[in-house]
Amino acid sequence: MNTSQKTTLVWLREDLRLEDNPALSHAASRGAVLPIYFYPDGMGAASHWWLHHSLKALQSRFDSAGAPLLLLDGDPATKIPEIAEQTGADLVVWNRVYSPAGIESGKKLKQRLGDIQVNTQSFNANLLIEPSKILTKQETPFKVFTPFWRQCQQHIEPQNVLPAPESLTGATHDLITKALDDWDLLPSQPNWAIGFDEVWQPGEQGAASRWTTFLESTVDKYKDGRDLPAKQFTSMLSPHLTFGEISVRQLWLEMQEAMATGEVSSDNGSKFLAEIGWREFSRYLLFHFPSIESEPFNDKFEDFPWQSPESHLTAWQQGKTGYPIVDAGMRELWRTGYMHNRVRMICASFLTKHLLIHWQNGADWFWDTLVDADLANNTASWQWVAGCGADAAPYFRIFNPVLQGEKFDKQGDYVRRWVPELANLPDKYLHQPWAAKQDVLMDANVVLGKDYPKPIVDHSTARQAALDAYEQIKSS
DNA sequence: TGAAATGTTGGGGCG
DNA sequence: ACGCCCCAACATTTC
Repeated sequence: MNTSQKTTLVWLREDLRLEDNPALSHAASRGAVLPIYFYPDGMGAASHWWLHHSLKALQSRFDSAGAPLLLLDGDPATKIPEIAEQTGADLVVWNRVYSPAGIESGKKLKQRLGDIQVNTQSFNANLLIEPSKILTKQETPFKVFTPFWRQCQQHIEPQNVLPAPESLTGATHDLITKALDDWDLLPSQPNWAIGFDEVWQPGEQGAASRWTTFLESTVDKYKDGRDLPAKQFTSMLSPHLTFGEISVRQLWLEMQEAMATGEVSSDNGSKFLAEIGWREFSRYLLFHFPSIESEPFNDKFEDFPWQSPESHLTAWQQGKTGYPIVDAGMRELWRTGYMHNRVRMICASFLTKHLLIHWQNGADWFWDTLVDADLANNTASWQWVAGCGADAAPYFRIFNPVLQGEKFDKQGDYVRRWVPELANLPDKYLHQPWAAKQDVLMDANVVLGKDYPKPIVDHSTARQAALDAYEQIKSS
């Protein structure tokens, strides 16, 4: 043990970065540092893939900075106090996590460490503003996005981005790290993540490079382009944000700066920041209304007549609903761990409104398959689409998958990419192959029901059934 | 961060 | 020349 300076334990969770990491920077300023990461419970399979690569990148950053990362199994609230005693650490620091489980584990650890007279200090690293700091004039939590976001923007304190510590002093200890490979985070048989590598580079470096590309070029077309799934005008930052590989405060400050200098138009820049705002709003809602993880925000929906035909759920998951834009989205998700935002709304609307399947089933599937799976975003967004969430889409807003396809994938590039069996259909029928005459289908080499499914439900029938179902709970 | 149904208007065909 | 009807095209309302 190094007695010449203080040792600080840094407990990492959703902040897998060295840049703008307040807990880490504070620890580094005091002396020796021991960064620790615990195996997370309840993560989905796609997230596991991401986590593996993200941790690998993080290990290498910590190694070269001089303070190797310690990977451990078990309960942090039990293990960290033991490690503090073994290493003689007098302080444990972490960045706050605002989910119910995150709050609980922080609270528990703080108490245990208090019992043995070890100090703790926690920081905000992952939000522009903490949920407890924003309330309406009536001192109640906001339930509508726009006023929330207006208020939020007024209260974000100007901050600087903390640079990554150039070098760290590693704490001396004889603890043995778990080998990353032993966590078996990667899929093996079958390896369904083959397509992930083509799209993603987990870790701080990958995050920084996405951000640079976005800020320097793509953001110029963000306002209108972000709705076109065939193009790549979105930032693609979501998984990096989920794992905390880039700081949302950095995004805020640099985008503000770019708008101030005129490099980025305020139309495009504000639109992007508003999406960051929705991320804040989701966390805010989950903080103030933790029950939304399993219960509808709008309690009228407790009696909603959800259906549960297993075959429909399976068809949706596998991208075999017979509606090309929906199937394209579900297949993109399966192959890349990601789905374009516009298409997420269409697919989610289809599941909850056309198939009348509970949003929780959709949320579960997304949780397992998305690399950017995030409890707050996933919960709040599914409830939003289903109509039972805060500031939700009105119940009668039912997407027509044909019109949505024709509007946002006019040339059909997106559908042709992910549903190649329809690639030879003319644009006119690409989003509704069932409407094509027999000879058109033959020319395109498509036999409906064989090469590509017939629609599993009829749009206008399903629409009416959804309206009827909503009618039942409207007055209750 | 919709879509469908219904209402209104105005140009042109036609008796 | 005139009025009637048809129906896009657009606007409004309803779900």
